[in-house]
Amino acid sequence: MKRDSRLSGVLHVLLHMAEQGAPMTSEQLAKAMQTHPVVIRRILGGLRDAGFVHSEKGHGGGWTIAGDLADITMRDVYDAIGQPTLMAMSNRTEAPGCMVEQAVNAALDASFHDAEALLLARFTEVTLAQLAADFHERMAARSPKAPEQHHG
Amino acid sequence: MKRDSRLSGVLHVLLHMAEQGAPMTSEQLAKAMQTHPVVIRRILGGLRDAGFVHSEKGHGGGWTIAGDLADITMRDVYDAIGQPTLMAMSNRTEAPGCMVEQAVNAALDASFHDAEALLLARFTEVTLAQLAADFHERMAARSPKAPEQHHG
DNA sequence: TTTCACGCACTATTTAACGTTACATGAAAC
DNA sequence: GTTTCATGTAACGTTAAATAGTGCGTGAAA
Repeated sequence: MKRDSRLSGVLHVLLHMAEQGAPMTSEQLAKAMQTHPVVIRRILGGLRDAGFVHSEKGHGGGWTIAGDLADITMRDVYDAIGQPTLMAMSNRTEAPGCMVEQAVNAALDASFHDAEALLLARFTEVTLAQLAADFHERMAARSPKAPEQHHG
Repeated sequence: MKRDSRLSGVLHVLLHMAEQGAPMTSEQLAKAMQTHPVVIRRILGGLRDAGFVHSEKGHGGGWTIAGDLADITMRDVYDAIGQPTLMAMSNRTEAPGCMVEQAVNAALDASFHDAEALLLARFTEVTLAQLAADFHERMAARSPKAPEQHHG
């Protein structure tokens, strides 16, 4: 299948929303992400259900961040979009009768489990506030005079 | 995309070859793996080029393990099949102009890099000899009287 | 010379993410 | 109240990557 870029995409969108301050429509967000507004709604739907963002219909509507950026970790966002598969590899058969394959599965599963645990732990360590701070540093380093043009 | 099960499959096949002692045809191996002989040849081709297995044409031909099981790690096998992608997720854009996305990518890349390094380290720790030993333990635990029927 | 088994190029199928269309719903502007 | 804006969601189309399958060539043993 295609590689999954939902987490990357939704984090990007969330930071743009945070920078904006005012509600952003899914059409605006889709333009920044070079995708379709429906895709934005679909992904942000999970975050809305989890309480991280708020959506409003009609004139002046759109999406806003619901809470404090320091209270949302990348792990929270990962969970909110449905905990997509992390590892690209899997066992050929999950519950094999063949004991050779059982031995292989056991070894692979142990490795995958450790790697997934580490990855999720790293996700938990990073808040949206930290990502926003990193972004501001990059802006300051590049063009101290025009802080508003963050989307090139 | 589909999940990648080549590593799982090839390890399974290698252990069956080791148990057999005599050359096994890709048709026999395909039967044990419930797949197509061409798939077996394709995957084992990489291992042949890396020197881990040997193939012979004609009557009495087939595949044999070339060296000592204790000298082949899961990492070696992973490399021999072409180092397939480990992580199911990727960045939406690799070299974005948008600095928000650069900040997101940096955070995600760091996490993915750590997780991949751990996974490869785990692979390096496990030899085919260890997998074979684990298999024999499972066989002994299940049916001490019929050690030859390892494929159920 | 027939049979067996690998080698390889090429095509088809499958799977899950991603893209798109269509229409319903609700809120603000007029 | 009607129009316009924007989300909500179902249904369908598209695409990328692994896997499956076909066909033909090659070399070795019977």
